[in-house]
Amino acid sequence: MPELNGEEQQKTRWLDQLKAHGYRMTRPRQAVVEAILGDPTHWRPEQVFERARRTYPNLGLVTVYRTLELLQKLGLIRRVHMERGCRSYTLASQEHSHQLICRDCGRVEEFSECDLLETVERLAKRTGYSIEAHWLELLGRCPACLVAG
Amino acid sequence: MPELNGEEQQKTRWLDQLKAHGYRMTRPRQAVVEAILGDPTHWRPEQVFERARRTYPNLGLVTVYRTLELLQKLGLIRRVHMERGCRSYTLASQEHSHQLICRDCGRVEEFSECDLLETVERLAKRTGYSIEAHWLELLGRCPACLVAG
DNA sequence: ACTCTTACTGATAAATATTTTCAATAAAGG
DNA sequence: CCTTTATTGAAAATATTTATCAGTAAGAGT
Ligand SMILES: [Mn+2]
Ligand SMILES: [Mn+2]
Ligand SMILES: [Zn+2]
Ligand SMILES: [Zn+2]
Repeated sequence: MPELNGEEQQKTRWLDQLKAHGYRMTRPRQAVVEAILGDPTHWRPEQVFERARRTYPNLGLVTVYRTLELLQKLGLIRRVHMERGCRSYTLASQEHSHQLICRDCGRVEEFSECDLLETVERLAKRTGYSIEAHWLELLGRCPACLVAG
Repeated sequence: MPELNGEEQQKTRWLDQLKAHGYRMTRPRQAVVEAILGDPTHWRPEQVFERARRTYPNLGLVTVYRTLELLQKLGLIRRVHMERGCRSYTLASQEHSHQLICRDCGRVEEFSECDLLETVERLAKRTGYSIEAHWLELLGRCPACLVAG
């Protein structure tokens, strides 16, 4: 049997997710998904729009916004906040995970470790807060950008 | 000698900082500073504008944006990103610190502990990234909001 | 296939949010 | 005071995000 490449597999998985949640599989949504799948960086709605329009020229920008928000609600992508530009999204394969982002090229590495439990508990005790969530992003340079100078 | 309360002290310190960096001490800037000092929450430019205008009605919104950015560059305040609204600022007394934010009332607790060094080093080794900075926010409910329900 | 329902779409407008420009003003130093 | 020039606010220009709405097409049922 012919083996699907990772990207195709992932696409199928995403479309299944949509179906599983009662959403319809439409051309515009497919175009958005295709535009972002397999891209190890993060993208702003405008960029997604540009790329997705190449496969589906009639696409509207609003639909990009809506689709990105939808995919995020399904947990397939996650929003990241950058120094410049707070609405970027990136692939999110893990349930709980964080991002290590290259400031030069935007490349994102996902990771799930975060030794915050101790800190969180200590803080909760000290402040009386109930701590419900944490946001963590690491910023730096990827290997490729490091050698590039 | 009469003791200054914390807020007055802090105001003096801020104005000194401005002077020390060659910036002028102007009425509009003072108004902005007064509007945010002593407030343990976080504020959006528009809110600062509203409050500062009460002591200096002629204030322009642009100046609020500019002043907040300036204070941030001086390290006196820090930007925080919320689920809704990515441009909020909060007091920052420590050089390196993070925020624990109440989702209900916006109250912010500053803290400087973060046991991320291990994780960071491990990740750097694994990914080849040079990790230069991290961004961390804890979200939850403050004691007051917890009892309020 | 064909029909029906309605989720989904894109165009448009509206609402927000941010940045740029620029002539007038006032802070700070002499 | 006087001079210099950093700073200001109004206004315009951009940029970003959300709300409306009539038309369209996905998917379920036949
Ligand atoms: Mn975590
Ligand atoms: Mn943000
Ligand atoms: Zn890179
Ligand atoms: Zn609270």
